[in-house]
Amino acid sequence: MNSCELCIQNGLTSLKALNKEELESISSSKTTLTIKKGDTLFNEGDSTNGVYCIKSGICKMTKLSANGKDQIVKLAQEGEIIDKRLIINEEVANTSAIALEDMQVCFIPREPILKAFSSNNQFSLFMMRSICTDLKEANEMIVNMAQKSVKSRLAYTLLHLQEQFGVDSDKSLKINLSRDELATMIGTATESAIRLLSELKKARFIDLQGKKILILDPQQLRRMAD
Amino acid sequence: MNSCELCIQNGLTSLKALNKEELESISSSKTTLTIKKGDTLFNEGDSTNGVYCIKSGICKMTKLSANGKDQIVKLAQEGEIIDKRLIINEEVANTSAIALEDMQVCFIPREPILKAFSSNNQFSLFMMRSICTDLKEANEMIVNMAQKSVKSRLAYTLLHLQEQFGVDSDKSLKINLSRDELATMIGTATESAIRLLSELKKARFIDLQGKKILILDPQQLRRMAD
DNA sequence: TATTAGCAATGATAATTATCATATTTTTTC
DNA sequence: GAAAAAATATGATAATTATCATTGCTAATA
Repeated sequence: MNSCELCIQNGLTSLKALNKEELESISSSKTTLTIKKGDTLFNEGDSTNGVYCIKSGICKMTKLSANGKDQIVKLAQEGEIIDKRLIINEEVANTSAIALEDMQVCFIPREPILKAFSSNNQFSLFMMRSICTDLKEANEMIVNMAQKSVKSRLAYTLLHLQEQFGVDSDKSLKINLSRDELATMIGTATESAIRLLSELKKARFIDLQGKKILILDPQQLRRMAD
Repeated sequence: MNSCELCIQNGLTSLKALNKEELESISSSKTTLTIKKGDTLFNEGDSTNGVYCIKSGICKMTKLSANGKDQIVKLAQEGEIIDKRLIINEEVANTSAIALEDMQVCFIPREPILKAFSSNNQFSLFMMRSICTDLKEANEMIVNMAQKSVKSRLAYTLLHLQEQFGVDSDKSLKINLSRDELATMIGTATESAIRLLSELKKARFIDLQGKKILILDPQQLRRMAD
């Protein structure tokens, strides 16, 4: 599969709207990159003349706070175009993107996408819809951050991670975040995150085996999340 | 001015991309409403077959948290289409919209907008750009909420309010929020917001005259916001 | 203008969360 | 596989923030 077929299968539904030529144009102008776990795809403030589309792997989108700490704003997975804003607003990147696993990503220059926008309205609409979904999720995150306690946010995040990325054969969360990264997601100190995880383990809501996190009692977690 | 000229002037730049017929189509299908201060334009969860565009006045966009508290997610002013998601995603409203001042708003049915999307690509692009700006702002808000103290958030918010809405002749903030609403914006208890405002007043960074808030030392506030 | 309701302010206290210190475990590197 | 480095864990304490209680102020209403 030389073209973008794989990504279309894996959720990048906006590409579905493209006809053969448009898809060919995008597919032929893209470059595929292999990124190692921990590597930076791009940094907040970088200016790019295109966007990245994830073929495989997961990356975290982080934003630097004025106090010097990072905040994970979103986790992106295969089939997603990250920082879609860069297609439309010719600005610098809003966030940094760092691989949480080994990844394959495609860099797609802005031009063929903009061209497809102007030739194919369905495609524009699909893309808009996708951005709107991002916005909706961001709004939810604002409410969570502003209104909920760290404990609630942790419970919410664990459930969310299980929902978004699923579990391994041993039922532990498929996605592998360090305690520090988890803390960076829920916006708290690493120690606080660790402490609360221990608490949840004591209460038998979750189990911890090294880095692995296992949700034992989703109902209780859901109650905590509210 | 019977048509949408006024809103185009006042910042709704996406409408600029429309030609005469498209604008006429939208303009003729819209209904103009007068809303009193405190009135609800729509509630989170309402399903509408169109969107509201603000002709005059300001409204708050709030989202209900699972714990029963409201969170102000955004303040919208003249020239803005609120909850733009509703044009594209045929879902229920993401937020509630409540007037902070007497308002005039236009209700625009989805159909003529979607039609304009398909006939005019520049319009789609402009709208996308606008949604992207919302997304960028939402991301910034996430970082603020997650990483900053209540004190920093208050300082940040005061500066932001001055920047977005300007000042009256007496140099006090033009926008009039109750202490409760301010607390709802920064995600804290009303008492905490009041206490911190008093603190800022003592430090001579701001002045309080009844409901009026006056920024005396923006530099210091900016330092606090970080 | 007296009355009442709602908002603003402040004190006292409790709960939450951050920070610093230090121990323990895991992972990496040579 | 031993040493070093990094990540995890936990205790002690301080800082922040929420909650409850009370008082004063403002403004709406009859």
